Amino acid sequence: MARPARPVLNRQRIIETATAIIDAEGLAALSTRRLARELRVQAPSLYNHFATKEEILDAVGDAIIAQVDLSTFGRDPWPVALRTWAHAYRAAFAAHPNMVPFLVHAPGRRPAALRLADAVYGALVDAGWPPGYATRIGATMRYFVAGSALGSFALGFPADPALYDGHYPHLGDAHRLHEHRAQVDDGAFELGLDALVGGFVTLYAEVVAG
Amino acid sequence: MARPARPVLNRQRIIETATAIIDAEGLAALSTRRLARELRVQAPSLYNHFATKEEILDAVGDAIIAQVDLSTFGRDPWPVALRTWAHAYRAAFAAHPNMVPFLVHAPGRRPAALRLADAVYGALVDAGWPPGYATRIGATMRYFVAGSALGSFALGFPADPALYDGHYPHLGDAHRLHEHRAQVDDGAFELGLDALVGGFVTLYAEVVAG
DNA sequence: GTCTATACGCGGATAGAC
DNA sequence: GTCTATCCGCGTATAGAC
Repeated sequence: MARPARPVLNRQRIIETATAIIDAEGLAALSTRRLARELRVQAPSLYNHFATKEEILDAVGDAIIAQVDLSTFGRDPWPVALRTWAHAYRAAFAAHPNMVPFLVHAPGRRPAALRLADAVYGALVDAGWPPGYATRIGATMRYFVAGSALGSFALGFPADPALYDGHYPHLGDAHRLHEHRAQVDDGAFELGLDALVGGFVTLYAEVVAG
Repeated sequence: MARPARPVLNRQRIIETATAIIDAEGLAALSTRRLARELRVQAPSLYNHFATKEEILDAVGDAIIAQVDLSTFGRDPWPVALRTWAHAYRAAFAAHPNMVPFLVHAPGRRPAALRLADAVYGALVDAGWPPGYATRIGATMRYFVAGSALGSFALGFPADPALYDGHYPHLGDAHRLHEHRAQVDDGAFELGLDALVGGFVTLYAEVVAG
């Protein structure tokens, strides 16, 4: 079976399968052989659809960012839009935490990331923010969202109580963070988002309306 | 020369050299062979000092976090301490951006990270913050600092103006972000830090003093 | 405590048959 | 458009000499 009657591969299938492997086993686990095995195909066949492995990764990254809903920016006042978008942005990142370092690294070469930056920056400038502020607000938001999706804070603390005994006087209950993972991580995100947007609203009164 | 007159390797040298390779070429570039070559030694010699490569990485991570000055927490009011520490924390992360994903992943198993968590959490609780708030404030700060150190916002946008032509109406000047890298990234960090700490101060008035 | 030698698998990518 | 065959280097880790 050299050439099948109909193609068995296409970019969409390759992207979806690559994403699944990265999500389940990490970025380092994605190899052309591993990807091909999952697709019931031999590794060289992938090169009919992508020139290099790096192109596959770019396509995976673009598909993730393309899912972020940007429609709030034309519709809602900027503080509401910033909050709504932040939630959508975090959801997209957090669904693929192993891709976050890659996504952050070179967004400028992926169309979906540029559309996102254009929407955020444009909405802030249209609302009256000076360009320098609009840029830094966008950067601040990405820092916070990427950091929150990069890895759970709560899960960073082992559930074994013996690890904290004696040496860390205030961490007596740290082993219980595991149980409250969602409460801690989601709560911290909301807390930070409130503070950031609240701070920007105060600043807006001084810088733009003042 | 089987056994040298005096040991040529020690943990300290291995840690420093591994850190240099990771900083210069990325986490993936660190292999036992590459590390040994840099140390003018053969790869198996490393196993006299570390049992596995993972142990080397843990030691590198611990050394980075151990450099974060925590003395502000016994000394300054909590909002000042939070700001002072955030700068030190960011400096440590940003000096080794390629290590950030690793550092975030399992802090609980490295002593320096536990000392850091103990100091932050302890200072907030001692100041009167309820435990749940202290935890989430610590998590929020790590999100923001890790995100800001993970990758430059400004450098994510290619310096080639042609890339933005036509398709992105508000990104006409995005190619100039490169030139203003420090201004953008440092400015965004300060902007976010102001907003976060300011928000916590307001919240403190309601939750603790109110 | 460092060396040499070695085991054994995985990595990305290409050439050419069908 | 997928296959088989192949290149060639790198990966961690162990055994045993000195």
